[in-house]
Amino acid sequence: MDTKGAIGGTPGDAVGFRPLVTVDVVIFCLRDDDLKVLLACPGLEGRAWAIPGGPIRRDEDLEAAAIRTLEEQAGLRDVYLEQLYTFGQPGRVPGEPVIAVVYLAAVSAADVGPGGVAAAPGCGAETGHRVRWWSIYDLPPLVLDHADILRYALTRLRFKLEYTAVGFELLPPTFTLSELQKAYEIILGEELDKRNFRRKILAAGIIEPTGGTRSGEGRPAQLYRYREDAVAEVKARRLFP
Amino acid sequence: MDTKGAIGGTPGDAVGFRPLVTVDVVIFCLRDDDLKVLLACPGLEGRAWAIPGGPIRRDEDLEAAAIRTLEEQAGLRDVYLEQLYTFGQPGRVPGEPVIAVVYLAAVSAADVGPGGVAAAPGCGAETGHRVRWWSIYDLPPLVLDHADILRYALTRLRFKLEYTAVGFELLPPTFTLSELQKAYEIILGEELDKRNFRRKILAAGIIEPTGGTRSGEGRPAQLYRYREDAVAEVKARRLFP
DNA sequence: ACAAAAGTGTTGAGAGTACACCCATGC
DNA sequence: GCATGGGTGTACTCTCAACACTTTTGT
Repeated sequence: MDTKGAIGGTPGDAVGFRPLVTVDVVIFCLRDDDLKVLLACPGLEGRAWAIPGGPIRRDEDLEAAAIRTLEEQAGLRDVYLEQLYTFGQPGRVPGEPVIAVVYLAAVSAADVGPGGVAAAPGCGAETGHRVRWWSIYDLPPLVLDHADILRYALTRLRFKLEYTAVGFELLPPTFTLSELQKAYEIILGEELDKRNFRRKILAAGIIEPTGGTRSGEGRPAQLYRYREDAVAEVKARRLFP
Repeated sequence: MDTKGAIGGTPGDAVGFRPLVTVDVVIFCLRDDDLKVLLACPGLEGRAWAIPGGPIRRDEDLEAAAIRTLEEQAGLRDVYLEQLYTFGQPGRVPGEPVIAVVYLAAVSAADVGPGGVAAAPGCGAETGHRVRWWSIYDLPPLVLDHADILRYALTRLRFKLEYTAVGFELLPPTFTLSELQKAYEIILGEELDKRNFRRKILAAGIIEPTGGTRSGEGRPAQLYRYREDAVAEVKARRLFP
């Protein structure tokens, strides 16, 4: 028992085991009427895919490592990012223990090139990584415990969708109410009533009309934008009074 | 750029920086009509106090490390435990980077000895650690970024109190409705209406009368217990329909 | 009998939910 | 003119919040 002096993790006297720590980033995006995650194929372990990420570097913030992963492996920057969970079961990686600090990112399809991942220095083929968007509802075989991690990430995304404004991170800067509703339906996996949806979202005051319209097939739709100044988090319903 | 082969944190080829990783546990308890946290005085850095914890060991699950901390430093076992957040700013500890995986624990005053921490092997004076309960609303000087961590832990506890059953973890196995209401008031920091509270909590069906009563000053009160089989988490209020 | 805490109902307001038709445009 | 998606209102139910007095016990 060498807990002596170890309280609080002060550095001088604590000489603990030093594990490998990776930061992995689950990147969500709405494309083709589907919720997608970006996965990388490491070319190892058969044909299994993996959540993008890698070991942290010395003197690198965890969040900085996530931002670096987004840029290097996906060519993305300035995206919504939050810490999801830290996985550290000793058996999650065969061989030595690896601790994975997992982040959740949400990007708009507008920030991603039409072919898939945005063309950016260091992304895709340049570093020998193949990355590709997969439907969260139809995933390939995954490395290690990454299937569990994705399941948890989806649960969290759905949950936060209901009381925060994460949803807007997955949409382009301007959007129609139908597009917004569609996004919610895809993520939540259920249909919503059009009139109630519009009434409630307008009453919440978190979006405003841009004044523009978008023409498609049928009547042109009003465009809206997310109001950055709006209060993005709403009080949860109390189980108790 | 050595991201090659590092995706997903596979062990063989990834040779990253190995930081020191600690697991720290914020332990909440309701005592003396106040919400308390257990803090340890490392006897270093002047008179600053610290959240109990320490470096993880090889082949030790993160949660196992938290459970070990609870037992060794607080003499507690079988308590409510959840992962709170992982802190990894390089500057949070002077000297080398230390990553802190922080857990939140909630214990009933009944599980703690009347004097303070339960008498258990390895706790308290035996290991040279002084530990003591402090009011979360009136904290001593704290080591490193531990004040931030505690602030975040309180926010999370309050938030979860509203849509999960964490509250019961802070109460003894049986309790009166007045005690339950008092607990909520202390944690949320606001007064609640007695009739509305009782109606709602009984309607939720998550507690049941034990049949016993408790006599004090005035009319004896019905005792209730938490129903383990009850659905403990309730759907959050949707911002959107 | 009185102090002290336990227990108990009603009402008005606001939010949630279910539901069907007309409107503006492109072809 | 018709196909296509955009846009709108109402009635019912349920939940929430505000509010004060009676009951049971110990002293």
